Amino acid sequence: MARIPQQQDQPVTSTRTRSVTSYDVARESGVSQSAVSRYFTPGASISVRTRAKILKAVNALGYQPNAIARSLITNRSRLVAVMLANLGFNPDFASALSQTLARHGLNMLLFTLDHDSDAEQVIDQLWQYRVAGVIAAVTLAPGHVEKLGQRETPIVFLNRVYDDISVNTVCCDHSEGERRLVSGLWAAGHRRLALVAGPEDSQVSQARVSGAADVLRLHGTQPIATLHSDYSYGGGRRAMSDLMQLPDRPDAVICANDMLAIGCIDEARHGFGLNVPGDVSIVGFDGAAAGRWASYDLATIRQPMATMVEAAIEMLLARIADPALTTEKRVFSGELLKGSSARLGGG
Amino acid sequence: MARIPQQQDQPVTSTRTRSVTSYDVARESGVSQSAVSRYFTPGASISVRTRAKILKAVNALGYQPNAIARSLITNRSRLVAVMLANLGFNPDFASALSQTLARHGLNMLLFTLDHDSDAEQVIDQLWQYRVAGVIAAVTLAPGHVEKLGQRETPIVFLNRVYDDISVNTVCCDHSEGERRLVSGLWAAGHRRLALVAGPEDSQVSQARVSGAADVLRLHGTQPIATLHSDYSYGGGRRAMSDLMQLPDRPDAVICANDMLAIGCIDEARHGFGLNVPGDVSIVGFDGAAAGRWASYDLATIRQPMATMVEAAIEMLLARIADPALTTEKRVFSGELLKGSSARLGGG
DNA sequence: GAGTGCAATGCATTCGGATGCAATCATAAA
DNA sequence: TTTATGATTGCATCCGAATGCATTGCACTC
Repeated sequence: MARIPQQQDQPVTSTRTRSVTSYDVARESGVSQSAVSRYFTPGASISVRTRAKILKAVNALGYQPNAIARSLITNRSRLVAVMLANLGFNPDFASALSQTLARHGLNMLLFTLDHDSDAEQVIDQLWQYRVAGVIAAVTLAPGHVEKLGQRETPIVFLNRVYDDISVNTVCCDHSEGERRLVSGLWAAGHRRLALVAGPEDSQVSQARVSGAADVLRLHGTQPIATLHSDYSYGGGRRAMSDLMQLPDRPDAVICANDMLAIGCIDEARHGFGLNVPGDVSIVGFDGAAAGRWASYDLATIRQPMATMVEAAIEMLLARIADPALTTEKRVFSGELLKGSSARLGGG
Repeated sequence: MARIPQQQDQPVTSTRTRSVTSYDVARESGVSQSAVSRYFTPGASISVRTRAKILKAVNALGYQPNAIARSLITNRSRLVAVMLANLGFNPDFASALSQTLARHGLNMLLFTLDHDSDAEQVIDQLWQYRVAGVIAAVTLAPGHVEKLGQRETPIVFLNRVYDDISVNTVCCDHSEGERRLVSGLWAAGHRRLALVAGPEDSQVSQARVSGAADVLRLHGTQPIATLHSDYSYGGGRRAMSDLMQLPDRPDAVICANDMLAIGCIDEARHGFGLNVPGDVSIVGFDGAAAGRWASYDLATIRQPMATMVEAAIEMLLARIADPALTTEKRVFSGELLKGSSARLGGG
């Protein structure tokens, strides 16, 4: 076939290749468009003969069903929206979610939010795509959750808990984990414990801090200081620096996450020339990869991330399959990692 | 209005709330559906009066245009597919891409690939969604690039270069950056330099390594050893350990990225009790956040990530607007960070 | 007042696959 | 051979917004 030279002054956009549709496949294989559709619908009634004819045509033409047309008619896509906080963007979660969703044949629409104000907009956007569900590792206002509910969009929260509304949640037992850490510190003889919390409105931070406070209360005491910070390395360094200005320096610092703890360790060592854990014990929470590095070897609680992600997606799939399902909370225990950044006693 | 109690045994799915459509808005505001559509089409011809009426109805009904129906007719969505390598998943890039895309009114469909074999599948998937474009921070086989081209899906590569096919690329000048680093090492008197490269098939690694080799060749010498590793902390530690078994230990180690360099530093210090940079200088490449931590203070090249991401998206948008545009490569220089993990001399 | 040009508007159609329904077919039972 | 039963199949319609085209409305000119 001779190649007709394209005229350069014609708009190229208008010459767009028409994509192969189910009608093309139907024509090619001598069946109806419905049959082609059924070929791609699991569980639809279709004979082996027809199936074979369609398969042949599909391969010959390189047909790919148009997900958009499908979504239009079914009013649901195969997209799952993932909402992550921009600060404290947890790459491990993002990566694990992407892979696990892919394994289940779902695609991931990623939204990172800065403020609560973004949430409104993001919720509108994901509604526009008729996402099959939402996995949220951010705190949403109850109004926002309700909005999703009205639109019958299943949602599963990661590491968020709501007392007043019933939602699906997969969570690490922050409070319990923190209690184990702090009990260990206490058993090792630490008595002047300081807390470096996350942002004031962070649920996760609150849960962890309250776990720590519980243990101290049990022993008839309380933290000698509680600072708030963002979940960052720099925040950790500043917090540690502030703690070191106290007349009565802490002998242990309990951080709301690993990043803060790493900042604290560096500030203690490089800012104040202290020995960790000789002069001060430092513990974190999360099980971040960097915490395992030899320079830190952080004592922390490792969240069972892969398990949590898997559970969240399972839960979401169940809700997608049957939106009438009752809500459920699944709480997983973390694993205590006895790193050398803290002296831990007891069991 | 009285609430009619829902019967529990009725399938909830069938009672799905019908979503508000442009027809509803049209009826409510007394105009045609076309007008409503034009209201949401930038640059469409529509009077102020009509605009006001529609706006009122939109607010009253809480209307959101259905992105799926729009995509079906326009044959293009507002989704941009982002392809990242699963190993060496760069969270900074992911986060920056998500935010920058959002600023441009685009949504991000995230794909993480393990092997080249995943690419085929991913390309089919993103085609199903008729994505507006692709940003790829992975190496694709030329055949895959061609497939995207046939489907007229614009693609911009991040940190990948192709010699034989013409594609849009935004790239950090790896070779030039590495040359600066290695020149600095040479000027400081290092003569026994070892290379810790990334995976053999990593383009980025190759570019960096070749930059280093160039400088050494200029001085009439060559690396005393070149090891390959994955882009991981553990890989860095193993590589350093191997290097230390050499009869003639290196006095400087050049790593293909920061994560490897961090692993090397830790192995040198904690595995062999060496002083860095006293006994051995170690340099990385990337400008990863962890490299800036006080425990490492890595000498490295910082890629201008935000700039690169912005440029990539700009380029993509331009191609979306006019697919006939010629391809372009944009190469940005990195910034030399003179951390204390290496003795660097010269300018 | 007729004529010109342009903005605004609505009609009708289109995108591509899913699905209810009725028709058809194959198979087994009577 | 006839009938019953269930599996296949195709027809027609639907999803919701975009857009070419024709029409209408308006402002302005001669």
